[in-house]
Amino acid sequence: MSETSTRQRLLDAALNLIWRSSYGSVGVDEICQLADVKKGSFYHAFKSKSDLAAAAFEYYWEHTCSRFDQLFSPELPPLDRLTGYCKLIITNQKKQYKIGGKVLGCPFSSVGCELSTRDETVRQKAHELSIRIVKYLESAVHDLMQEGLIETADAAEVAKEIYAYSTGVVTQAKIDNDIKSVERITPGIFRLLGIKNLVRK
Amino acid sequence: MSETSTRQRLLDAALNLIWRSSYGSVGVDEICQLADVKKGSFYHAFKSKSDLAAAAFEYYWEHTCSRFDQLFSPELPPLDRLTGYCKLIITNQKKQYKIGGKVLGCPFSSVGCELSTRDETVRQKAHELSIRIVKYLESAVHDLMQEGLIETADAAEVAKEIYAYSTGVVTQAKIDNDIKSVERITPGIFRLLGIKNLVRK
DNA sequence: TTTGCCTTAGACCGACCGGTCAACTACAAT
DNA sequence: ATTGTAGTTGACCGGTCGGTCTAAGGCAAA
Repeated sequence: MSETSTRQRLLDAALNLIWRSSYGSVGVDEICQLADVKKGSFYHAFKSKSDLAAAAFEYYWEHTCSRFDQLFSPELPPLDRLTGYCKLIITNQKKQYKIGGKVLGCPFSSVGCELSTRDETVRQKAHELSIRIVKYLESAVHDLMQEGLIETADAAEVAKEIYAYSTGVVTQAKIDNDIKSVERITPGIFRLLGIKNLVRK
Repeated sequence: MSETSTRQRLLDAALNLIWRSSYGSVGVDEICQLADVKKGSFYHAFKSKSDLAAAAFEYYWEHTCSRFDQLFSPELPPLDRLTGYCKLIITNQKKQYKIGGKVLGCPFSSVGCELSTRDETVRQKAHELSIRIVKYLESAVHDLMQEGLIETADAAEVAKEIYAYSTGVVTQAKIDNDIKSVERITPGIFRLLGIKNLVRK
């Protein structure tokens, strides 16, 4: 078995296990077992558990960013980009809910929140990824303003607000373990943007 | 030393330690040491670590709810109640930041998020507390609508959106470790409510 | 003073933690 | 054939984990 496959299986296992519970409650042994990798190989591939966590963030982002590129294509009407963003989050959460019966929330903000006061490497990575996501949102917000569909304001600021709201909704849905409440993400973003037509298809 | 004082010191210690790092990274021994309580006494006062965490939630709320009662007094103009709510969060975060140089975020949503897929007792408690907070917000939103200061809508829904946004902002500030960004809470809530005058004193 | 009960002390438990290490295998270059 | 190197293995480490247990302390009622 090649090294890259070992790494990848570890990343996959770590991502799944940690997303489903938490960083603190998942041990290296457990990750190794799921990945079918022996402990020695783990520490050949990663220098520490938190190193793995940071790498898993990046790994998950690589999975996601191609969808973001499609979703936020400048070809699309900016409002569709935002509703597509909401839809992605909602279907993603629903998918995980169907598998395990639990709302898992956002892996970045969940683990980022758990570790950001303890592990600077992971915090930095979570911070970096949030910036990337906000960039996508910002372009859509900017175009909405340029097209006169929403009131002009600081697009970067509004994008950060949308992102904070999104993660807030998803985190709250996790705490409530209520999958329906994830859908609150769409009308809330509309309200933030000052768009009246909430029942838009 | 009486039992109640033992309990209280344990709650205080647990709250501080867990808020400053995370549930998973704080051990029972560490909590006992800070509280100056021996392990046997710990397990006399609480039946488990997660039992303590749930109790610490309630303990923190008891600390906070009296301020909420003042803040959300029906005597006050509803908009002042909301700005007071924002101010409370901001000063609270700033205070903790000055002490430890780190943005600590909301203890309820941080720990709630960390444990909600692992510990049903804690999840339930975090859920319950979020409902209480939303109730306060809802009354202010309701009154804002009644006074015609904002557009009429489902007050309960808007209150949940405000709460989700608040926790999202604070969590993101924790991940960014950027105390300034906590202040985003106020303009964001104004935007959610559709209130134009963002530079209001 | 004796009794009985709530509280505290701290030694102790086995399990598990993250991490290390020396031995080994597979394979490519010489 | 020999050497070098990358990858793998699993036994092993000291420390810490959450939690238990028994003995003793503190104190009120009798």
